[in-house]
Amino acid sequence: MSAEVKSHLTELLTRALAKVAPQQPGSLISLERPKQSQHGDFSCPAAMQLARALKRNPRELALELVAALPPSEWLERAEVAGNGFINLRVRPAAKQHIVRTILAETDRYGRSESAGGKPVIVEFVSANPTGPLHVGHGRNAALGDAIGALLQAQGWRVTREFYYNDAGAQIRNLGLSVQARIREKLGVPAEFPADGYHGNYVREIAEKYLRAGNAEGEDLEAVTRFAVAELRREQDLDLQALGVRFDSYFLESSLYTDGRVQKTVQALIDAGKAFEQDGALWLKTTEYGDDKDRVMRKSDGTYTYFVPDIAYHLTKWERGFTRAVNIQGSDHHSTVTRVRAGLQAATSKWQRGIPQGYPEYVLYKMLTVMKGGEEMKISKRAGSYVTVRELIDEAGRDAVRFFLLSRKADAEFVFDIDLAKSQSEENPVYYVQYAHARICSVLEQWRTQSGDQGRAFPVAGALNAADLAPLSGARELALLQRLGEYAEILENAEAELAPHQLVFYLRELAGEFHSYYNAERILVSEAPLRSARLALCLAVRQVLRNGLSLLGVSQPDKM
RNA sequence: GCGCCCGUAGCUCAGGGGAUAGAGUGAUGGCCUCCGAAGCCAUAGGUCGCGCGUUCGAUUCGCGCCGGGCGCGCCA
Repeated sequence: MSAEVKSHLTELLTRALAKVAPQQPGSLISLERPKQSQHGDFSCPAAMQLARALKRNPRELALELVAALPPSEWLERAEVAGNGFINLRVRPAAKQHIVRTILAETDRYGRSESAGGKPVIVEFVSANPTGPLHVGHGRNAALGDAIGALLQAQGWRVTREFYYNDAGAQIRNLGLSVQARIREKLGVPAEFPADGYHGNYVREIAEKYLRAGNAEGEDLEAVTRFAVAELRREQDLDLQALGVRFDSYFLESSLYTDGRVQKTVQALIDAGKAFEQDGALWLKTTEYGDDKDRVMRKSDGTYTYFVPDIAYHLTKWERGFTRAVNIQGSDHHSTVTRVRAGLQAATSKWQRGIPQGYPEYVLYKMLTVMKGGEEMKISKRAGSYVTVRELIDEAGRDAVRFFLLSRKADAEFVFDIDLAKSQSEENPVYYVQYAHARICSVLEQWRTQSGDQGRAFPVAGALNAADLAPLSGARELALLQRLGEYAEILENAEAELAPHQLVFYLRELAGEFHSYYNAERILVSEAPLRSARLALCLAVRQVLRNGLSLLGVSQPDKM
C-alpha cells in the first residue's frame, strides 16, 4: 500500500474533522498502523486526542467523525473501537496498485529525489595505517557504506571519504616498532618502544622490508614509509573483500604540508579563542560546551590530534559539503565536542558560519567478540585481533555485512565468532536471499513451462499488465501492505542514519513471502490468478533486490 | 565523581506515547507423491532493571536510584 493511500485517508479524516469541529486545525490527524490486522489497515487516535479540548466524549466524537467521512472508492470500512480509535480498512484495489508501481519503477522503486542532489560527505573507517582492520572497523565500514547508500536513495550526492591519520605520534611508533623488529632479525641490539605495536604483522613487515633489498633498517623515515604503504595496501584488500569503495582518500599529512594546520591555528588565535599556559597553546572549548579547555599545541611544539581534525573538517566545508556525516566508534565520542568547538571558533568571524551540529556523527558501540566461549579483548598494541579478512574468509561477505548491520549503531552487541563460522547457514542473510532465489526459481519454472526457453526473460513484459484483482487472500494483502511500506522505511532509515531498520524490514518481507509460498501455490492452472501471483512475486523480488543492494549484499538467483 | 550510551523471553536483539509487547536462536510437536525443507505451522517462554511523576493512555517521555559499557591525557 502506498503513501498515496495514507495521504488520501488523512485527507478524508481532515475533511470530516472540519465538518464536526470547524475550529480545530485538521493537521492534528495522524494515522498509525495497528499491530493487529483485526484493527484494520490504519487507525486514527484523533478523537481521543481531541476529546479534552472539545470537551467531548471520545467515543461519540469518533462516531461523528466516521459519519462525516466523505465517500471514497478506496475506503472499505471505518469503525470505532471501544476506546475511541477510528479503525480504517481499505479495499483490496487500494493495496494492489503497489505491484504496478513497483514493476514500473523497478530499481528506482523506493528511491526519492527529496534531497535534490545536494552534496554530503560521509567519512568512515578512517583507520590509522598502524595495523590491519579488525571487526570494529568492519562495523564502521558496513555502516558507512550503507548509510551512504541510504543517503543516495533519498537524492543526496554522496562522497565517501577515508581519512588517513598518517602523521603524528602513532605513525612514529609504528616506524620504531618495525625498526626494532628489523634490528632483532639482524641480531643488532634493539630496544622495543615502550608503547610500540606488538602484533605479528609488525614482524612480517620487518621481514618484507629486508626482503625488498634493504640491508638494514636504520633509515627510520624509509622504514616508516614502507610500513605505512604495506598497511594501507592490506587495508585496501580488507575493504575490497568487504566490497566497500571510497571516492577519495584524505591524508592528514597533507594538512601539514600545505599549511592548513598552521592556518587553522592562526584562525583560532585571531578569533581570540586560544591562550598560552604551561608552555602549551590551549583552545577555549569550554565556550562551546566542553567540560575543560583542551591543549592544541603541546609544549614540545607538536599539535594534538584534533587540530588537524579541525583543519580537515574546514576543508570539508570549503569543498562545498554543507552536510557531513562521520561514522565513529563511541570510544571517540569526546572528539565530537572538540571538533565542533574548533569549527565554531575558527569561523566565528564568518558572516555565515558553519552550523553548530556540523559534522553529524553516527557513533557505534564496540563489539564484544566471543571465541570459544571467551571474550576476546581487541587491542591493537597488544596485537590481539579478529581481522575483517578472517571473518569474511569464514562467513562470507554477505553474512558479515548483513550481520554487522543488523543492530542499531549505539547498541553494544556480541559477535560470536564460532557462531558466525559454524552456523553460517543460520545467518539471517540466507533467509532473505533464499526468498529471492525461490522467486527466481518459480519465475524460471513458469518461463520454461510457457515455452519461452532460449528467449530473453519475458516475465516483466508479460506480467506488468496482469489483472491484480485476484490478489485478495489474507497473506496476499499482508504482502501488498508490506511492499508499500518500503519507501517509508527507506525514508526513516535515512533520516535516522539507521540501516538496521532496512535489515529488519527485509527479514519481515522475506518472512511474509515464505509463509505465503508455503500456504499457496503460485503456478496454479487458472491463468488470471497465476498471472496475478506471479506479478506479486516479481514485485517482492524487486523490493528484495533494491533493499539488499543498498546494504551491499548480493541477490543470488540460485543458492 | 562528572559526561554520553545501554538494561525488553534462557541467549542475541527489534519496537521508542496507543489496543493482547515482537523476531531470531535454543526447547517440544507437526508439515516435502505438489513451484527450492537454507522453508512453513503450532506450543512453551516477560514485574519491558526499580521507584516516583507527566498523560485519556508509559515498555516508550521527565526525574531519582540500581546494574553494565565507553570517555574524562600536553594519546588518537
